Amino acid sequence: MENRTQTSLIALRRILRATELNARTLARATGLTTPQLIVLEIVAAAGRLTPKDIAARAGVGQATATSLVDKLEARGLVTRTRGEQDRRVVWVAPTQAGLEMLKAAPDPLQRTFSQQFEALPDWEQAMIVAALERVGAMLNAGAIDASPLLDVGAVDRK
Amino acid sequence: MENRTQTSLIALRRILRATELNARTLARATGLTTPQLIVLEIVAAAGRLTPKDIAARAGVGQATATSLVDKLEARGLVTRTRGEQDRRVVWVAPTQAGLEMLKAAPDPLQRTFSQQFEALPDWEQAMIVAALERVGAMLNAGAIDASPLLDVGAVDRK
DNA sequence: AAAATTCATTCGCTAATCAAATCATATTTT
DNA sequence: AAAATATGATTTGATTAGCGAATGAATTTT
Repeated sequence: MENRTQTSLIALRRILRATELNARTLARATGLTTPQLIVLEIVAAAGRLTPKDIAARAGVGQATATSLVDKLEARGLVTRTRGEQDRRVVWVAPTQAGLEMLKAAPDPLQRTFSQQFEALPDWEQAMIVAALERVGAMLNAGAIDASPLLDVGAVDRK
Repeated sequence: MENRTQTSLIALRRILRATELNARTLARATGLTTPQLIVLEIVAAAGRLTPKDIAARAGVGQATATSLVDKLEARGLVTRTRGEQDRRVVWVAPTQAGLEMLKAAPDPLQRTFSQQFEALPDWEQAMIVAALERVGAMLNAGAIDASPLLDVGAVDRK
């Protein structure tokens, strides 16, 4: 593998690791677990969402989404309401308390990043945006082709 | 928040998400879970390690490390050996089977990324490396980061 | 109207994770 | 040397996450 590829991968892992650590810290600060916090953020960002959409956006199964919403509802951070026209759907929406919790626990990673990013010269901002998008596209491309292959060639399934 | 900041954050999240999906796929392919795979990689990279060090590098508690090692040992992927001079410590080392599993399950994310990255024109490679390193530095600015996983081909969890 | 579909939830199960307690071995103090 | 302290691994007990399959309710298609 080429040297620069290696360097990119290391940089990428450092980014991932920083994000991960941040998520844990943040979760601890709010008293929620990371997945719960993610769901709360997703719901707050969207205004209201169905469990199905929450599952899709959070990348978990529907059953898991339901149980996470359970926890949040029990803590009074979100509400459930049956759909009006389609009564199969359930609308999950943040409560005032839920919104305040998100405000009270501003994501430190995001804050640090934003501050520093906005202080960069214009050309560097542009470069970073372009590079991040490029990398994201590259990774997503791989995820799509790779998965079907891997399911077949399982190595040591029990 | 500025528009470009927002765009960067979205791109970042997309990268994160791709990585998460990749971890799950990989875990499925090997029959191991992501944390188990991480531990195996850490151990293989170090040659041999104590549970305490595994815990530190994987960023989990000692108890968790023990239970993960249990799983790997049960599958014959690592061995436990009591320390010679200090019999309190336990050395965890990969077996041949463990090493082979790592070889047989190359990280698809890494592979795809590498392939695509190496196909890029020189200037773009340079740009991406610079941008990723910049972002990593920015994110790590706040937290003191031990980043123990970096040298390993870790998959990263969510 | 019957069949198929769609959504949410429940159920049974496995894994991850932590904190506290426990056990064995070293090291330090008295 | 004996007692106290420290260290490392493990066990125990509990919670949370997560999945797939089954269930139930409501809607759409045939």
